[in-house]
Amino acid sequence: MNATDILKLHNIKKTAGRLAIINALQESTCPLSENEIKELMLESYDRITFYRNIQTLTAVGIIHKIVVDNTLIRYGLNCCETVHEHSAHRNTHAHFYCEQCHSVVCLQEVKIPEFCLPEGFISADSDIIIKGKCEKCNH
Amino acid sequence: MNATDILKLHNIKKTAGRLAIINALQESTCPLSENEIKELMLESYDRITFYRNIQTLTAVGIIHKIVVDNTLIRYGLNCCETVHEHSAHRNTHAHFYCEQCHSVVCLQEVKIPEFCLPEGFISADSDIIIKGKCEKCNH
DNA sequence: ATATATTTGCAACATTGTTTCATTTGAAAA
DNA sequence: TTTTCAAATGAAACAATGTTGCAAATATAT
Repeated sequence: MNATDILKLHNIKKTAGRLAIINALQESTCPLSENEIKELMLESYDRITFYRNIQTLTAVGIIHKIVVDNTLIRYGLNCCETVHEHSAHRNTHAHFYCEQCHSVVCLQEVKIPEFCLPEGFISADSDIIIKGKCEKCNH
Repeated sequence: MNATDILKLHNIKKTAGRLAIINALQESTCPLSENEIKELMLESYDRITFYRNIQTLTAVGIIHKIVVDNTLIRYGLNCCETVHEHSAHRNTHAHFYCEQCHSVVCLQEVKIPEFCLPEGFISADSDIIIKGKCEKCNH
């Protein structure tokens, strides 16, 4: 699905900045950092607008933010098939962070389980970050 | 165990800043933010030294850092019994973040499972953050 | 008590994220 | 097509967060 249609589907305005972010993420097989997206956006990148668009795109469920560490953040495009799940703001899968090449991979196969919580606690969403060595780095 | 002994056990120097951080965390039942620790440290707080000590204390396994979001970080004291596990830098339990009162709770009972990863991926450590409403906020 | 490696605290800087507000623009209606 | 208006942009200014170099101070072992 192209960027224009994705925006239309979520009822938010089609703007240069948003299209550029979505296109950048579509060009990649894995989630990207702000700087990586910035490189791909070329002249259409503006830092303030970027933050605001990331906010909006996350809020409507077009992308998701992966916080590996406070100084290590990635943004990933949601699959169109899972749009409805995401618009309910629930993570569906775990993320993998490779400590060697610093890439982040969406592990679509590794689903978020229901955790058994102590009495009184109610879960709305969970983040799972698995750290280690990715397939490419395991020679 | 008191702060002095904890430092000695891990073979790092006993300094005012480190003792103050450990004491602050021992006064609390749950992990604290930098500002919360700062309040408890009083005049012995220095921002740069704080960051460096957090680094050191984390590296030797006295405390652990919980990154709920890039702008929402907590530091928790490790239990002495689990010191050996922690010095191997492996998380043992999941963390809960209450979206209402913004507190973080160590869910000692909720152990980190072994995730079934795709071919080629090797896990060294995992972070699990469960978000929702804590017992206190569920009236 | 002394020696020495570690730690501290300051200055200065770099990065990251937010708010306000005037201007521009997308998209719907006339 | 032109008009209209809420939404989005981008600049300035700020706030918070995190890092590095370096001289002075200090914890521990001898």
